[in-house]
Amino acid sequence: MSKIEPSWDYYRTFLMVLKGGSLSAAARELGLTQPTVGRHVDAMEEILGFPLFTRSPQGLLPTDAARALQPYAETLAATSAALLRAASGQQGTVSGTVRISASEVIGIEVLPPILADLHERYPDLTIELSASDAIEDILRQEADIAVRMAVPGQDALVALHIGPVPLGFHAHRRYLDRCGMPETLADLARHSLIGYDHETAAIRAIIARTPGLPEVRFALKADSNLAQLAAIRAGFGIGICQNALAARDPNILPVLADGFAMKLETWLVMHENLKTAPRCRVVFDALAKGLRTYIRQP
Amino acid sequence: MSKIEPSWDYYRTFLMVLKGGSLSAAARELGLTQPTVGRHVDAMEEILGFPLFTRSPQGLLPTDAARALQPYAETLAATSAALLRAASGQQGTVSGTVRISASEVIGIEVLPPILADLHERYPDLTIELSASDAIEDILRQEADIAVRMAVPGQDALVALHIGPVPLGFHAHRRYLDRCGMPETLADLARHSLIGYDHETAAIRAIIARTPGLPEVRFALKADSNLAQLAAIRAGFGIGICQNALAARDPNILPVLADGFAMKLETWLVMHENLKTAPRCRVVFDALAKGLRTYIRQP
DNA sequence: TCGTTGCTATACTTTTATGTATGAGCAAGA
DNA sequence: TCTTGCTCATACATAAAAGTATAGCAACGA
Repeated sequence: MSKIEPSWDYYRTFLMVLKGGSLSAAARELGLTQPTVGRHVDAMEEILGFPLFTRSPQGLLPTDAARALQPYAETLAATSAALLRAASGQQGTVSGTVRISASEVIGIEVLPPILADLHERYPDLTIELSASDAIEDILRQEADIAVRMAVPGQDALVALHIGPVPLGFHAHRRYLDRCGMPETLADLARHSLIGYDHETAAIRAIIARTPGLPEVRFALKADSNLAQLAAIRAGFGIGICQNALAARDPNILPVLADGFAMKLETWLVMHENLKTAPRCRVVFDALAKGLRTYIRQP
Repeated sequence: MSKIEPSWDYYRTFLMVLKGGSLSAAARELGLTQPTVGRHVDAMEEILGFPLFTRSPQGLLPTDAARALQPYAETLAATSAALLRAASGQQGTVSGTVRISASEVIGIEVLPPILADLHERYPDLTIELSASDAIEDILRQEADIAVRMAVPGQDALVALHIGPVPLGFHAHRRYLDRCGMPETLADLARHSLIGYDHETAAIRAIIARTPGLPEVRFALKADSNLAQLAAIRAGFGIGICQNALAARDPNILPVLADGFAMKLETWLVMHENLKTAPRCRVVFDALAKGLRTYIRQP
């Protein structure tokens, strides 16, 4: 009966072995050596009383038990990262690291100038930008601040409604010169359409809200909204993108602007614990101002 | 510029120093020695770059920065405890530890027979019962399963509605023989009343829902519902308690049962991650069955 | 088939962390 | 005033963890 609690460092090592797939990979990642990592795993198995991995010359295969423990280890890693970010901003001045989570399109097309301006005003601020459509959990503080396109749950969160981001069909002038401008939704069926590869919950919601959308076959399927935007810009065909992004390029023209309109409600979300942290307040305010300016433009 | 991440063990030590108030107390708690704990704190301060405590011969006083980091350390501690509980149930059979959070009254008056029966059926199961009116966060997995008297938020939780627990005024026969049985709500003003010390959100909600409640002065104030119950049983006066608890003692009689009725909606809550864990399923089902039986009795 | 490259496991050495013992400072109580 | 009990800090010895080097095994490609 081993009643000794394992070293918390074992959890970190355990997680890296899970993610790296081998003792050696985890050792490289952690700045340790392979025997040390192996010893950590051995010790953890000894204390828990069951094996975590099946060893092989190709690496370590996690057992079901190890997989069951992975989410806990992930939470530990996220929390200690959040602790370090919080510590980075404890110097009184606006300094330290703030991690922002946003969608690919927002993170790459919209945020950079806002962040550049912000960094000019606060040079001691380090920004971690996670531009990914995989949502990071604000409650678990995987990120400090998130730009969300859905109404956030109201648990221990500071949520600010930014407003609607208007979307619409767009195409490059070159494409429209070649293939003509559709007049009705039904016309779309005769065009090169750029769309999604897999139906997500967000997409199903859009389809449900939009009557008269014809049964279409996409000529280009991409789950990445960024790739869809790039395809529109390259003149591949007609696709949906944010109006404000399209308007930046005079050669990108709206298509069926009257017959089809959509908007994405945008929220800025922050963990309640952080609302007194100067580094987060500053970023939150800058994002709110920048995003509001962005959605107001034609 | 120290880019080394601190040992996660430092966070555990840091938290114990915060809670214990001294290096020595933390050392005792952790099974380490005072110099070791001091070295951990020194190392952490060195890496973070700012002091966490001001030393004195009476102990260590946390700085504001240390206090800002405390919630993160608490989360780490709660998560690693949850990890260990999860690990304790990975042996295939129903075994390991399950932590239950419930109010004082439920935890002490209602749960024990349910848990005794459960433990008879599953002797390898260890139950941690946190009988406290301070709610433990299920999302953060401070507890595995909770009995809640409020509608739970719906984020990543398994919530089962148990039903209403009826409440009412009660008093001991001895008291009523001496002071008479009140006939109306207004009569209560002339009696020895047992009530709360501080207004909580739950109490304010009850007051708002109950018109005609006279302005009363309590003869005994106790925030602990358990203490109120004990006072009722001791014949101190008239107080509110769960009808089913009062009915256990033939000498405890309902007062104004017609004029005043209240119920507490009861829920059983579990983290979604745990719904496949056998040890938690078993406890969850047993609690659901036992609590439903409890609220159905006269 | 043979060499290369990845992996783990083990023996050995060195470094690092921990424990032990002790001194000094402060506060409360006889 | 002088204990007693608590604290933290320091010096030193020891135990524990890390790194180093190497051997063995499986897979891949020439």
